[in-house]
Amino acid sequence: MVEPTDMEDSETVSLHQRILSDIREKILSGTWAPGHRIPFEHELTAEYKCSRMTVNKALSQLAKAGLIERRRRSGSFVRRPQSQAAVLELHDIRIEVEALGLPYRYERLERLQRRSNAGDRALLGLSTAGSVLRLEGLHFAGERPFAFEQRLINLSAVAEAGDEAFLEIAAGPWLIGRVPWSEAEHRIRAMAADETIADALDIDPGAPCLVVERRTWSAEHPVTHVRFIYPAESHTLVARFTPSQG
Amino acid sequence: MVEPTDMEDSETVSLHQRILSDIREKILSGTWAPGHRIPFEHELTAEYKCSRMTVNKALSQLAKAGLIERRRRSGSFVRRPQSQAAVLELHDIRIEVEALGLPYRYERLERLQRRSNAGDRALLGLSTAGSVLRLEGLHFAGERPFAFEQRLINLSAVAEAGDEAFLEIAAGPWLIGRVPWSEAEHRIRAMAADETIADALDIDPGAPCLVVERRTWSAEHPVTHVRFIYPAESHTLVARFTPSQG
DNA sequence: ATGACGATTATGTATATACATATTGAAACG
DNA sequence: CGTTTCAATATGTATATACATAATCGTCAT
Repeated sequence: MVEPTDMEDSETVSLHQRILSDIREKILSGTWAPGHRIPFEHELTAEYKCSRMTVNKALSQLAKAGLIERRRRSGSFVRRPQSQAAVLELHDIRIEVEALGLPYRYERLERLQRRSNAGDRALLGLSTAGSVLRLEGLHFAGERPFAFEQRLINLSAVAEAGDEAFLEIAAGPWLIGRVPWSEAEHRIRAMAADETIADALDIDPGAPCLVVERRTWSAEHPVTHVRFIYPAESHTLVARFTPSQG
Repeated sequence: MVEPTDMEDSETVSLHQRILSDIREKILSGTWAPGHRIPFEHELTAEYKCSRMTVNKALSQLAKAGLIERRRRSGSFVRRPQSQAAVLELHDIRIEVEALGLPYRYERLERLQRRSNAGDRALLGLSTAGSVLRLEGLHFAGERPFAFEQRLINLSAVAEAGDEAFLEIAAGPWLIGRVPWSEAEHRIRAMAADETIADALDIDPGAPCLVVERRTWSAEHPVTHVRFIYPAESHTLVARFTPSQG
């Protein structure tokens, strides 16, 4: 991982970008501490010899990113770091496994189409009955089970799923590409493996597992609920917090 | 929680905002599916009866948010949903406990100032030796232990921490407000409680725990490494993914 | 056919300008 | 002395304009 060294004459960046990263740098380095008033737009206009619009765009962006706060008549101020929020990347399991240099394989354990029961509706957040598809499967990294997946698909939202076997392809990648932009909620917790899980993952009952549950909506409609269960040793989630690039 | 009902005549939003949310809505609802070419700037200019700059600002923002992709000469296209990223809110533990309606209390178990050893340097990501402060403490929710905290503070970066006892205030809230904007990396995993942890949290050895580790840098300098250990039942992390508001 | 080239087109960036709006500080007033 | 009023000021939003840049398409010569 070699970063491109700052070329002295790399003048390919726009002025807007330069103003933005200059100020960002001053804030992150602590040169301008929280509460500090950063120069007025007209001062930056003079400093960078550009129009106010250009400066304004940069500052608005920093404000949207939460690094500064802008107050009419008073100026712009460095905000104090607030509630730590981190961005959690949740890749497809295939990607994760292949990143480990291991061959990936998916194997379906169970497939069941049924009218939704109360439990299904609770998991999906559905208020009315309808058909659901219940899937269980295993993701392998090489010969070892990597994650156990329990999924519920709302067939009212994705009818075509009813025609798929999901024998060797997991529903996750299948759903992406078929369902438009969606919202999701994740819940992450630790859990002791019960009989079913221990059996599937080939670990001892009671062994600690990491559980990631995801509920997905598209255009306000519940699409799927999925639970990934990882043996504790096999998986660590990584989240980064970098004061937004704007 | 009552949301303000959409007032018919709420014309307080800027045109820029209206264009932005109009298009966003069309994408999220699936009206404009991934791959669809959205109207050219000059078409939107006509539709909204505004200048190209205004339209351009809105589209640029959607592009930055990752919802659309812009190609010169070709137009702007709805992107297909990519790697699921979710925003994980990591609140102060006091906040979490109080949200449960329980009284919060912190209790220090150990405080140790020493010259960094190899293990310390590995955890903090330090290359040179120096003083570190090692802390262990318990966060209580009511009478029950809620989380066990193991922390390492780089005293070269935050010298004042050496003068603090951290008897009844955790180092986390103390550090915020003293350290400017920072970067952080989180690792989340499941773990079986060892003797020390089981003892501190008053749970059985081997019981599953959720572990959140955070490394923090400020202006490239390692500041602190902290490990929060939660009994599996007491804690669930929640992360949301909403296609960026731009 | 094939490849080179130039015109066309949509976006990218920047400017100068205008007026709206919120807030502050000072002057005017009771 | 406290309150009201008003002008000054920094930001917020929008316009019209200009030129740069990248990609595409059609034309033309080979």
